[in-house]
Amino acid sequence: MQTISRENYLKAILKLEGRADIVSNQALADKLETKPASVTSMLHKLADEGWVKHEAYKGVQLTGEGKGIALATLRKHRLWEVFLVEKLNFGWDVVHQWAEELEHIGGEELTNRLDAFLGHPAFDPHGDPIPNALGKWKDGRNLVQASQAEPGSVVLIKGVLNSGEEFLQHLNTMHIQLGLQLIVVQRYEFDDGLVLEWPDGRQATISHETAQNLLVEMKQN
Amino acid sequence: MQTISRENYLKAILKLEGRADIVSNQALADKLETKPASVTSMLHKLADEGWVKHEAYKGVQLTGEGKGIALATLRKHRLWEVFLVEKLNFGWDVVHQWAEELEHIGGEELTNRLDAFLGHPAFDPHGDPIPNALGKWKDGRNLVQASQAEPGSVVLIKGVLNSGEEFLQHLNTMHIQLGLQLIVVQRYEFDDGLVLEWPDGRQATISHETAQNLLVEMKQN
DNA sequence: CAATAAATTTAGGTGTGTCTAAAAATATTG
DNA sequence: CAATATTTTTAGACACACCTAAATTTATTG
Repeated sequence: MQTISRENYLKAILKLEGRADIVSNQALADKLETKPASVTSMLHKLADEGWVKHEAYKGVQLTGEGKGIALATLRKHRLWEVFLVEKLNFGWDVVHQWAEELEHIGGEELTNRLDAFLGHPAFDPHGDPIPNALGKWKDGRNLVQASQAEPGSVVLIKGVLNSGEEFLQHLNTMHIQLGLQLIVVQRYEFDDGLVLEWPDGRQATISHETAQNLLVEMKQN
Repeated sequence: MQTISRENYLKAILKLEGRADIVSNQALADKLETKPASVTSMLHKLADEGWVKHEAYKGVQLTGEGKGIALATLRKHRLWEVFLVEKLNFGWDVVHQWAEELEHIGGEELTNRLDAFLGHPAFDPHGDPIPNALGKWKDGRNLVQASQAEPGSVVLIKGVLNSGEEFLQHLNTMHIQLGLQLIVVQRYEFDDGLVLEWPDGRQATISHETAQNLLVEMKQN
């Protein structure tokens, strides 16, 4: 039996709060790959700790303290991902699971030292912003899904909406990576797929779904 | 309830095998701070996995596979300790507990990358040798307990026999650290305490117990 | 070598996070 | 707005590592 940590519950609630105002047990169960009954049970414990507010049948919300723990965990996760990629030279596709374990180790002091060692990175290897020691981040970037880019525009790859191993490996085979500059050559009518041009002049097509999961900065039009 | 991992059991058996040929449940229970009944129960599971040979009432022994896992875990533990001290600038007195958690993360690939990143260190921050990827180490050093050093001899601090936080912090207050060169000035008759002289000429006394837990290389006599 | 002491194992129980199935509450829809 | 569908909760079990206490085996000693 794979047991899910309290911190992972809090992190999942944090992420779901970003999208919908109320977080349902169903959504949590799906995200954490567990059963609604288990979610209910754990929410009671989190509420007892004062980390969430939970009203029966009404959904769940992080308290200030709960959000703090969730953000600290997210920070640790993303810092460790930077470590694994920048220092140990792993690919962005393989670091998530290790970071999922590393994020539970040590407290603020360890995290802050790691942060300093890494040079206070602002983004993780998937382009996600890293909260600072106070749980804040400033994301000055104005990113859009690649699927929104008009033909003729030049874009910079800055993030992904899907950090799953499978998707990232697909990007690897396409030679798509963070920082890459691409030209959107054409959009297909029938399936919304995009034809892209690489700096070396090579062209290739990505599906609409792939484009939806790619976050880009518009460089020029 | 603090649960003890299988790897920690194997590591503990490995260390106890170094001292006595048979490893008793009692010794394991003491080292792991648990109860003999819990040890018996876990030994059955380890035996089922094929990691130890356990004959009821007769003690336990690592199998080849078990020893491999124990050595790999020890390797990871010590490499992470090097990381925490060398890269994150923590003191040798605080890194053990974190390494105790870090050692369970990732497999060979992660460990080997960490090893390479750290420059293939041969010893951890407490002077303990780090097994290589094959579980071997060569310790060309000929270390003795500082308590054995004769007055007049010059010694180099190379290790400790007690890596507990308390003892290491005691060494910190005495300004004793790995690599330090000391002169053994005098031994007290009545309690076997040692008077040492630091490079700056300062002298201080350490107890016999402290000297027993300090491993030194004899530099000259 | 029998009596006693010590170590080990077994028996039975606890706490925690999970599960399935049934009951209860809320949402949806004809 | 009543019937139906969906979501959530409760009830009851299971797995796991732990515990205490009792039974068993091994070791020590007079």
